[in-house]
Amino acid sequence: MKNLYIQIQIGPELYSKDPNSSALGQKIISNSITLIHEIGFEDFTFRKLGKHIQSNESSIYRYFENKHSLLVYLTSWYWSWIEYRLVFATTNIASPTERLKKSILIITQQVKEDNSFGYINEVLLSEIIFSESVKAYHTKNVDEENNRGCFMAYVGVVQRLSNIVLEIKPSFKFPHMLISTVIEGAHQQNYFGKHLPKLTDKGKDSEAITEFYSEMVFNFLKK
Amino acid sequence: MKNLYIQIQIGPELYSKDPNSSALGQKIISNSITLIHEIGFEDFTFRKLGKHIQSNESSIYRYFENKHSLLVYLTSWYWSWIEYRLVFATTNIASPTERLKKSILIITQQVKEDNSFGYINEVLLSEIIFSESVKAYHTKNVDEENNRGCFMAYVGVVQRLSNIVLEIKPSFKFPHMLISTVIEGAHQQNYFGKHLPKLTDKGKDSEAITEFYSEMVFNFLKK
Amino acid sequence: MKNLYIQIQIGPELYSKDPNSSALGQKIISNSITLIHEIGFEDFTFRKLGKHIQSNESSIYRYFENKHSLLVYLTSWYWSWIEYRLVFATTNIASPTERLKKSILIITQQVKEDNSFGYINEVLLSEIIFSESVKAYHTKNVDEENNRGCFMAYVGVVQRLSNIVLEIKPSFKFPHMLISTVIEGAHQQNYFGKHLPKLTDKGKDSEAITEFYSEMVFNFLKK
Amino acid sequence: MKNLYIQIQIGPELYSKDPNSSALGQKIISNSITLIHEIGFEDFTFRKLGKHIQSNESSIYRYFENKHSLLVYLTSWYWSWIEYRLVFATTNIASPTERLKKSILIITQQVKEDNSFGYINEVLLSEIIFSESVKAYHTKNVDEENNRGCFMAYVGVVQRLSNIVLEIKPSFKFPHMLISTVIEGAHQQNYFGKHLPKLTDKGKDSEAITEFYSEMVFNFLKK
DNA sequence: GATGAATGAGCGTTCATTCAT
DNA sequence: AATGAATGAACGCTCATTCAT
Repeated sequence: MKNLYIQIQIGPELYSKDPNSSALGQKIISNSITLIHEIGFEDFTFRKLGKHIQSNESSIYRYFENKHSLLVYLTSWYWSWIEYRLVFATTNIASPTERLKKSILIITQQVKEDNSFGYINEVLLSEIIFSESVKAYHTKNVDEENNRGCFMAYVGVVQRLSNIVLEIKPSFKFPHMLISTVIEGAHQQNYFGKHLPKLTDKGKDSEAITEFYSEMVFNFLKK
Repeated sequence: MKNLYIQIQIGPELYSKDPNSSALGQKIISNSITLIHEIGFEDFTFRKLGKHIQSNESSIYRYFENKHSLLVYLTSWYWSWIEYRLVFATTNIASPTERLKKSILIITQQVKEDNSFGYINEVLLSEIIFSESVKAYHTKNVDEENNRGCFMAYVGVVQRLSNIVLEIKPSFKFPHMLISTVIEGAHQQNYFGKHLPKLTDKGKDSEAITEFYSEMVFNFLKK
Repeated sequence: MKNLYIQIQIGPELYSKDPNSSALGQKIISNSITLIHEIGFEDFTFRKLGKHIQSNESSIYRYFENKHSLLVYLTSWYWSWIEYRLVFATTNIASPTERLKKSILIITQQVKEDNSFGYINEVLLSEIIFSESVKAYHTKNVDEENNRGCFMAYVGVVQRLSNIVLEIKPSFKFPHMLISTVIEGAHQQNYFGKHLPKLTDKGKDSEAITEFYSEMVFNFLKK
Repeated sequence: MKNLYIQIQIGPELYSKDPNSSALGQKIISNSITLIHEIGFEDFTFRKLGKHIQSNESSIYRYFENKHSLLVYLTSWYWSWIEYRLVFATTNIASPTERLKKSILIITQQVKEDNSFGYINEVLLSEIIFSESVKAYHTKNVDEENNRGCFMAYVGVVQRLSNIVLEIKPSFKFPHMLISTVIEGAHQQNYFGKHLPKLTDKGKDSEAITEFYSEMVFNFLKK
């Protein structure tokens, strides 16, 4: 995937000034990932990020209105990147079952290697998404942000996989529910595995999670 | 269920001073529910709660260390209450399948009537749990709180239903994963139905959610 | 006037917590007067006042919402105090002309001695009023504050003197205009005398100002 | 008055770079008027003005040191323009009384039609002057600005009318006081009429204001 | 035990300004 | 000459918390 000179495109509804358009902007993104990963989103502030990148917090405000917008940006980047990987992994494969299987693997597993899409550490980002992304849309102004299109990347992934589901079983009534249950479920089972093991099975073995959700999906769609 | 004089028991790891032990404590609980429901957990503060109940915020600190502990208390109360309802709904039913079916109904549906367990409005509490409870354990100190037993009520419910699952299919490898996926999934699908409809199916019809998860579970366990 | 144990009453629309009710509150008032006098209202901030009184600015917010409310409080105190002096100076005087004459003296002259109404330095306060009070009601939310009764003390003084005017000449059409012109005019002529001498006559001689406005009023009302 | 190709001359003490010398400068002036009128001088900032004219705030700093200088510039423009109108309205009139009468009308009434002196909306400007100009010289550095000649236009108008006053009554001791009282009084009575009606008479009727100050002046000068 | 008063620390934000282009 | 990017400093404000009563 390296050296492909492909860039994840992020729409202007997700920032005040495109962080991709300047060195400072890129620094903000890459360091926000390491900092959120380190101290958690609750304790993360623009002031701390400013110190971290040796820059004044006021500069960060040029790029993002507040830390929440930044989180939404990161999740959006993540889903655009996932979509790209899904496309890549499923082209030229005729069987929808096969395509769905490969897709489930991608959405249920945390990223293990950093292919370093430019300045973004995908491993850390993926960990943030798995444990913090839920906060990106559990807020009082979800509706307004949703209307502005802030969650389109996520919706796009769900839609893409729902379409494969319908290829396999056109009569299925709950394709979106199925896919979003898998995605959110996988995130949480991973988190439970690390922090609340009694809510899941077999500890940290993340392949079990993929196995579980794969079976779940195909049990549903079979026959 | 009214007039049964049953009380939900909450362990001392969940408060500094038992809110159930005084009029002020009960006021704190019942008003925190209405206030969190109204303005959301992010904007909720002890200062606002203090004003709301005409009391000084410092008094609230006697009962809870911070607003997060209060949220954990509320979720714990909720799960203890759910456990109580599960017991009630499944006693004297021989068939584990039947018991699981009834249980799934209870854990996937939001509460519609307030049976007014004393001073707690269960309808509002259930809405808070469905949309905010995720924040109770997505924090940097989950581990410490988990060790202190703060999430035992939730774990207890998951365990109880896992046991029923194993009654039905003793060889099943992922009973906890299955149950916690259903619970968390149902919470989120409800939330998506209200705020991010493209991530779910058929809008606000919450019976569809129960139907979906019921089918999901029994597809898994059949044969 | 000393030792009379009279207290200027200020209504609750003018503060969040009554500054008169605590030592800190009184410190806030007395030091805000010296500080505003020293550095001007524009440069005056709660942070600076906090440092000045060796206290945290957050404590000041308990008493006043913002620095503007504090200025409004000070003007209100001033006008209540002026009213008190007017009553004192005019009781038992039969002739309305005489009463008006004495009143004009009070409203056109800056205070020269501090009779020290408790913790308030009237000399400095009077200087603040003469040069800064105009900012108390030249704001975007005058209307709302006026509806809340924030300017009642000032209005009361104008009304009281207007009544004397009407005693002298019942047919006079512009009593309020006349009085408020005298008050505001005297404030500004004093200010001009110090800072923009070409807009006034004879420099700093403040008796000239009283003489001018006295003549102006009685020219108007005569015959 | 249109098409007369007369230009108000503003001295270099009032700007860093002459706003009249470039398109951007003119845009700054004309838009600052509409913006101050809209949001008030307190909330007005160069950043907002920059956005308003689609230009960077740093460009505005080329023309004016700060927002205060800009306000002083506007007031100066206003008074130069008033002087021009006074000259125009009083030439070829022999009677000083007649000249004073016409002058009082000009200085006490708000402008109602925009004769559009180039890019300046005189109606809005006049409203700004009536309600905000007081802030132009109630600052800690009046003296320095006054020495630099920033208020010469205003002083010129007061002087011109004082001269007429002395033509009528050479022995009069307070000509400047009289004129500046009329000007400032008329500004404030207009403001009171809109926002603090209890400090004036008969509401919004601005002719009453002219009538009042006319009478006031001639009562003073008669005999 | 409950309260009120006071505080320190820090957050989000904005402003005026500088620097490089 | 005009602009855009970035900055430092401060502001207004609120939060969680402590202390004294």
